[in-house]
Amino acid sequence: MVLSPRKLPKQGRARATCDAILEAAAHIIARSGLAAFNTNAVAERAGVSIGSLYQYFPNKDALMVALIQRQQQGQLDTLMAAAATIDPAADLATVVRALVRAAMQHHHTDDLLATAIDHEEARLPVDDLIGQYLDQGGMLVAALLANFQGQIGLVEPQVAARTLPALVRAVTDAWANLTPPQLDTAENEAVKAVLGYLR
Amino acid sequence: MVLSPRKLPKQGRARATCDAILEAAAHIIARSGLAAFNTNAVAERAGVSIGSLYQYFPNKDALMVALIQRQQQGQLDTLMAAAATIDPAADLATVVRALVRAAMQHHHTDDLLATAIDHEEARLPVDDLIGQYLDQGGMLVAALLANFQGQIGLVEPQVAARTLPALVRAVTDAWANLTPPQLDTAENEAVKAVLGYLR
DNA sequence: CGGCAGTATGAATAATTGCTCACATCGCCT
DNA sequence: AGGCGATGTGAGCAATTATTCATACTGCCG
Repeated sequence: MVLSPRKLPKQGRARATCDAILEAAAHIIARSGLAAFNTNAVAERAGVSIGSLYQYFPNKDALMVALIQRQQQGQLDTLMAAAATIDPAADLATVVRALVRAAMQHHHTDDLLATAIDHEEARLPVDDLIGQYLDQGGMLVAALLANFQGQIGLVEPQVAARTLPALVRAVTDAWANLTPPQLDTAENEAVKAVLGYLR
Repeated sequence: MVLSPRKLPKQGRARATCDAILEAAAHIIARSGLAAFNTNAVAERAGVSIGSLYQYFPNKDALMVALIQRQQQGQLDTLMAAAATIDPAADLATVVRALVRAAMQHHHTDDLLATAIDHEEARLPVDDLIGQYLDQGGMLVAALLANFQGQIGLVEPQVAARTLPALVRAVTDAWANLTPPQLDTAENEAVKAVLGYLR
């Protein structure tokens, strides 16, 4: 099955349509889960006709793949933004905290979307996509941690890129799902977990 | 919507039917993901008629809830079995390794099923169910770690029960999804992460 | 055996859903 | 202006799917 976009938008209008469709898809999954994710609902919420959706995405899975890609790009952007604000003289704990905060931002807000993407990533043939994403994220993290080689064990960039966000999410969920949610503690515990893992 | 079982099986035959249905549901999701999970397919794979399925489960979501319950029970059973084989004189690392191995057993084998359950747990009103499960698992883990109070930080049993499996899965996935999968390393890394978090 | 609750069946139905297509509109280019 | 590719439309089809129901079989108990 073809999973690449059917055609690329050439005019600004078309790009807006594509964005609206992806935005709608993300919103529906985040709000109501994979069970409510269907192409008609996405088109309606996006305010475009179902035909327009199929102008750009050859089928539902292709839309999902595009959504995965969009989410990955969002995570990379957040990560880069966080990295840009880090004081070059900061110590390891401070750097890790900044990374944890960036990761939490994307994971905790939309639990349903995050778990949905996990599941779809396992089902769809998107290994290449994930590999690229992990390479980029890994390089970024590796660059940030390069100053602390004495304090941390050997960690492959790709593995770090895969493990650290998962680690953060694991700990975050544990504390954020309590009643009431304890987000500050979540961050502290996630930092603890990452530092514990790195050393 | 009613999510509790419609009726309880009273004869052995009926219990076998229920089991076959749940087993089939688990198999389909583990093999083909949530997208392929539908009641007709489950009934067919279970070797029973669709009517029989609806004798015991009032709707699809109720079947999913029962599946979640079954999976939780399986995890508790595995955990208890692992706990039973632990040498009372073992050190912390050994105990953790045994727990990690137990957790890996359930998570890694069926990635699709595990991620599907994560997602459905976030969508369905099963907080009570999860609470019960975490209480039981937490008590078990807390009991196992009670001997090491000097070596570990304070960890609430409920939080430990939620964090530790997630931690294990996070690290496991990072290594097991490589090509080729490095399951031994996965176990070692997971142990490292858990110990890092606990201390 | 007779009877009754428990269990199993599967065709049928109503609703949903992925997707197509014939057509309309838009906007850039000459 | 006008023409042509790019974009947008939405009714509707074919397939899938959740669920029901009238009917039939099974096994326990007196």
